[in-house]
Amino acid sequence: MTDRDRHPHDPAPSLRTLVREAVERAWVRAVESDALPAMPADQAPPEVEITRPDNPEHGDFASNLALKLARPLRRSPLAIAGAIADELRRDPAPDNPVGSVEVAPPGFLNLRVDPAAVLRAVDAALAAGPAFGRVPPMRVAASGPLHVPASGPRAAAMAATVPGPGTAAEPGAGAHAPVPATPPRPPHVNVEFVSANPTGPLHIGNARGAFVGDLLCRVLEAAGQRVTREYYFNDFGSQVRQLGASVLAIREGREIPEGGYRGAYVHDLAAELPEEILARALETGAEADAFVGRWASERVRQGIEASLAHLGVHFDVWTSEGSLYSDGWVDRAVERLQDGGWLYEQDGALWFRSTAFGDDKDRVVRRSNGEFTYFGSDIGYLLQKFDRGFDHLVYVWGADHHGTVARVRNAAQALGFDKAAVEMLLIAWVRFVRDGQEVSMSKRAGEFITLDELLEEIGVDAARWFIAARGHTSGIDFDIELAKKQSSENPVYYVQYAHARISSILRKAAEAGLAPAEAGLASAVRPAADGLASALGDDEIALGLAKLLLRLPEVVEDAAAQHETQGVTAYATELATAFHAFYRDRRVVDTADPATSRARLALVTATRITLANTLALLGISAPDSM
RNA sequence: GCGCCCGUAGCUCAGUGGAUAGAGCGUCAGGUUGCGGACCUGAAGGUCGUGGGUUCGAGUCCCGCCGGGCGCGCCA
Repeated sequence: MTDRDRHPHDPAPSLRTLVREAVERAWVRAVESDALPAMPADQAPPEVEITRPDNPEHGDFASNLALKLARPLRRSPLAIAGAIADELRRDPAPDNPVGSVEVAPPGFLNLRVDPAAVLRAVDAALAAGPAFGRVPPMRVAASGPLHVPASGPRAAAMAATVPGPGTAAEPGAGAHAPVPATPPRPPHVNVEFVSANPTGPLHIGNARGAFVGDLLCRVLEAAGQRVTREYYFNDFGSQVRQLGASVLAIREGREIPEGGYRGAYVHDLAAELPEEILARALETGAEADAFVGRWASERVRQGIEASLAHLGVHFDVWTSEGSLYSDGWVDRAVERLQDGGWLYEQDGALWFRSTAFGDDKDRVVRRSNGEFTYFGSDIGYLLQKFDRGFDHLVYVWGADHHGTVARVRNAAQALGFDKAAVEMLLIAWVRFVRDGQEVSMSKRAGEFITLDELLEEIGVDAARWFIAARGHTSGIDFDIELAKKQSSENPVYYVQYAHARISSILRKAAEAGLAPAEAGLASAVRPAADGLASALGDDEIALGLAKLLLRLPEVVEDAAAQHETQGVTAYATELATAFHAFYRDRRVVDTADPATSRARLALVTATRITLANTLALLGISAPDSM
């Protein structure tokens, strides 16, 4: 991508992306100028990786490209690195942020960012405000790692091996070819999560899935994707009938039947059941349980929606399993599988040939009694979702559902969709412990801690952080007493404190006449970029803070690519720490030196924007005082 | 038995095949007559469960073993 492809209002690419593009250009030019041999035609060129080295002596960015090229090019890594470094130093692109290049044994390229580029980027962050950190959609598929792009610098480096007429011979052909780095429209992703059946209130076991799903959505949105948040629920069948039977029994003063639901909420429902509904239910005779069940489950569903709203989780679409049948999706899906020859009958049941796609066994779609299985619903739902135009489906499931992953993805393939477009995120279990004893979360037995109760004990912000800071694959032991005790020392408050502290500084600055009063907070203090440079450009401490806040777009890219948010919480902590250190070492509000003060206020304002945007990515509040 | 996930500092957890394995909490020792002390500086603390293998390089990839969780229905 070159400068002219970018528009001022597009999400800005990360510094790392600009650096990678510069290294790719340098590699291409090194091949074109015969400083480096081209890739052997039978080998795929390696991805250009740009990393942030741990050791600051290694610069702001580093690349192992020369190490990876050593074998295929049959040259020493140091020689390759030297050739790329030479071209990098000659790069004429105006948006090249690389200020200096070093080659370090065994062959690393260590890159330093030009301070002027840092200040330009901070200025852009100030201008972007709440949009800072948003990045363009990734040029590689979100699923599947690193497919080889059909064109671009790497292809050019390969094409140079077979110099056909008018391809690589043309100077800069690779770097300046009109490569569509972003698809014509952003990918539209459906994320289905929570999806607990409305037979009882959400308990704290559901909280992890709710947070993980919502966090993923926020991250994908920041990475330029369109996201639909979807909740799938069952509004018919035996569970709902059992709920109705339980409510009815209580209302009529009978014993709750075997296998019924017993929580306090069931008694509440019985008390709230309107006379009119009760009367109509009894008129239906044998269907009374189901009738009451439908009423009760809708009532419960509304309660779930309210609980989720307290978590800051809102769904765009609620889909009932029943609608997949009444709208004909299951029938159409079955027909399509029939046509493809993926179904067969045996023992009176209808089976899907999942083994044809590597599954352990074939799976029943319709039972011999004529009823469809849950899997049957899944198949109809797949067709419905793809028909709605989604490019990618994500299912956030409990880890106990891992056995059903293969069959659903296989069914997608059999229906003619790309299996890679169907992805399951398996959320590991949360074990709830109180006084060393595991607390069971059984709705039927009525012993569980509800989500609403949990939030009274520890706030939403602390709970969100707790989940976001952990990988979704690792099991968590959640000790309720410990969590209450630790909520007051949750790192989330450390980050929020930094934000509140900056807000306070900006208020002070406004009082001192150094910043526009109301702006102090919302809009930015923006001295001209050269003003920033003269006041901050030679200050390593200020520059260090600036470079750190400019990492947010990279954090967003990584989180979206990996579907993980631990990097976001770690980054938030790191940025807060860096700010506290800056605050210790540099006086921000200083009427004796207004020029420096204004430049530092701009930097601190940019830090505040970055902290706020990072917290927003996590769905956590950014208070101005606390 | 077969399959999937997990095992990293006292605790809770990070760590896209790269350079000296990190953070928070806890512990210990320090720090403020200036913009918020819910802060800052430093220290101690690790055979990355274990044994092999792959390679220039392995906490990371492959195989075996040990320990923990989950799954293996014409249940949902």
